[in-house]
Amino acid sequence: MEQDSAAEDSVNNDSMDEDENKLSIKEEPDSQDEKENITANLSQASSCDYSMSQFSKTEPAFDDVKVDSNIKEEMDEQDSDEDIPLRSSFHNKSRLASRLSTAKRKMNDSDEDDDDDVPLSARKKMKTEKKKKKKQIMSDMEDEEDYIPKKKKQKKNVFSDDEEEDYKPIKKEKKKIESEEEDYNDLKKKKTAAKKVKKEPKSTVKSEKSEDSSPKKGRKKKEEDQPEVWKWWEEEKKDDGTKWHFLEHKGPVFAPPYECLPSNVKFFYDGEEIKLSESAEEIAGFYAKMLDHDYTSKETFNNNFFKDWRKSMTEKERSKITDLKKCNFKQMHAYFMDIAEKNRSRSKEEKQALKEKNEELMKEYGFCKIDGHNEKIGNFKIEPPGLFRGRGEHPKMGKLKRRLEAEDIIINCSKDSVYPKPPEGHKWKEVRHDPTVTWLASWTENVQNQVKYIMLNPSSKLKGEKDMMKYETARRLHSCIDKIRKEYREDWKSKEMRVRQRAVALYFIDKLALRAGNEKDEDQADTVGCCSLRFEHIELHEKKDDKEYVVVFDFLGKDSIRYYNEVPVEKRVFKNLQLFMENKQAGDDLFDRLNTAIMNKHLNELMEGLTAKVFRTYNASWTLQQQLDLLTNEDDTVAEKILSYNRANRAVAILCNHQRAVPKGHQKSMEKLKEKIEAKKENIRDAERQVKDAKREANNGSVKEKMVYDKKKKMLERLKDQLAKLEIQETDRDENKTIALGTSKLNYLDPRISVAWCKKYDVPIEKIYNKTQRDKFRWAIDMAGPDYRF
DNA sequence: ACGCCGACTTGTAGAGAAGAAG
DNA sequence: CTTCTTCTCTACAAGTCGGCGT
Repeated sequence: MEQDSAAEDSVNNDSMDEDENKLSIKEEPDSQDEKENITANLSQASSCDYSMSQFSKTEPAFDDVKVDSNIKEEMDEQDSDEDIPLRSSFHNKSRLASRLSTAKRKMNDSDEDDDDDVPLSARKKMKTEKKKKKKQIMSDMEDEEDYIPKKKKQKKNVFSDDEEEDYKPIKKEKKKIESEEEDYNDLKKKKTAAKKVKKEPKSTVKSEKSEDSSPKKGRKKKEEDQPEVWKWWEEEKKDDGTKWHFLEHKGPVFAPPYECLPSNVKFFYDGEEIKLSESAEEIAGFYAKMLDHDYTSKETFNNNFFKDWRKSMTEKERSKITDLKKCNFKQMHAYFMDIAEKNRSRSKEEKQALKEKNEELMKEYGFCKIDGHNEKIGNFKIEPPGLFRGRGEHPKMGKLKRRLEAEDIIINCSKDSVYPKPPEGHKWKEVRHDPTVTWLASWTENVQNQVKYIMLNPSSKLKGEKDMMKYETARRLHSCIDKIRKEYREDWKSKEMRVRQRAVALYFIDKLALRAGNEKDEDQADTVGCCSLRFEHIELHEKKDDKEYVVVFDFLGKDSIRYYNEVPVEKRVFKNLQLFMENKQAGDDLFDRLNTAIMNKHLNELMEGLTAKVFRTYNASWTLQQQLDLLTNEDDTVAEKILSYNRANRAVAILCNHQRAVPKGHQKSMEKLKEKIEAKKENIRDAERQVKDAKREANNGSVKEKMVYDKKKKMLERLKDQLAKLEIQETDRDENKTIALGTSKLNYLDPRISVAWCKKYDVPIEKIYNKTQRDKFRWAIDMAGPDYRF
């Protein structure tokens, strides 16, 4: 069959490029073998392993296809980046200029595919320019705007214990607190109980949906009793667009007011001591705290900070302080470090007191009432002011994140609830009653102008329900994935450029679990996903390390994390990519007829509720299940089973490219570990000698010596065990140094798979999920039996 | 049909707590 | 007990995606 398809190739080959350019592609189905090929690939693709290394075999070679020399240069340039750090800006430079050129060319060139739709990038360009202008104007205006100093707050000696006072002091409504005390104790007890009793009973004894929204005294301390959790997943679901009928909460907790520095902490400008005004001092403090962070060595960060800082200054300060380099924050920095140190070395009592205070705050503000149940809130504290820390090369890093007041906050709650009270002398921006959204409070953050929310904890019904639906959608995808895969394979041959691009992009999304890749503004870090891939992000190799048709991806994805992958692809994909890259240069969109809206619209037609990200969920969960089936051994010890689970988890994390920075001191701790292993080996050698000696003596008879011999032998075994453990630890840690398992566990793996696995193989669920995770996945824990299949 | 924005999910860093080792 | 390591949890940035207004 290989021969046949090769034959087909050779027939088409000479003219193929041109053919495809004109997109006058033969309609008739490809040869039988190709079909077989497809099915083979399909079955392999769906058969499980999506982890990087195991991509389907490629088809036979065909003649060289010329690659633009431009392209080659481009590629060579980027070849040298083996050592690019996790987060990097290496793609940034050419972007703007080239985008411009793209657009120009795109607009002038009414090129090959007149029959096709208009390239999106041309329009994109124009819009970008317009936007830029608008942004410029806006930021100009903003610059002129005077900074209005916030009103003074009472000053305190900052060295006092009050420093520790967390957020807004709680008004002592003694009675109330007491009346709830009991309840609270229950909660606390539960907490400790959960900690101590490692083997929680699996299914919690629920308080038969007792409709007491505010739990009363009657509730006695059964440890399993979880007042804030009920079996919502057994309730009938109503789907009328409303998310709740009754919602009541206490409102957000504000950041504590600013306290001035003690007078012995000084600030110098150009060698001269300057007493800063309060507002300027506060912001200087934000910077001083970060002095030993990498951020402060970045130009963008410094510029943005300095600009915003000057806005907060008085006229006099502003005229004096004109150069950040002449600022000396050393004393301030030392002061903050000192405080941090003191905080770290707090006594037990202090820590305890602090903890209690926090718990009280949590108790008061951390819960809300929603449709007859108490639910935990996710983030009930308003974000404190500070300097914006964008990831990667963010153009706005270092800008001041304003302090928020009640006047900035919109409250969402039931009309018939007790509204939260704004702090003394303040008013909410608005109180609304919108049951179609799930947030309790929101505000607009000033750096990026984005809305931020206060929402429920993942353990809540609202979140859990959504989470479950997500996995249900992914499972639905499972039932039609074969059809979809077949379809996009067909589409690689389509006459229409946009269909081909869509099909190839979908292939990447499916196979590599790439993100969709929305367009981004100019004032955000330059990162991409599948649909926004640009010319410079992939390289094509006919042959690489004895693999054929290799595509090398190298780009910065979400959070500016580098995605690097060498993927052998099918011939058709490869040829299509060559086609897409023709007449393009760095900065041009690879898929110029495609964006996420188009992709998702198409996907939705294939299956209701299907979007690009479902593929990530689907492939992650599917991989986990496959890997677990593959790796788990019935007779293994629990520890070994857990190792298998972690391996499966790791496979998923690799698929999803969940990386982390190498932990600080990884190198060092590795060395230490190695030393330890060496020492252990030495010990073992020593012990072996001793055993030998002992044996000799034991042979001479006496009982005592025999005992000594036995002892020594046991010792030796123990040592060997320890060594083995250390070595496992070593490899494990090294493999894990750049891989983050948490994200996939939390967001991509259907918890029911894990739960089922635990139940089937008798692994306690606590070994897999910690307390928070168990809370979040309670629905799955209660719901899935050992036979659950994704 | 497009571009903007609101709502919600996903993602990492880093602080602090807990656990292990010395 | 102290110190170093690992685990847990929070904070908040940065994605996805749908809907709405133009």
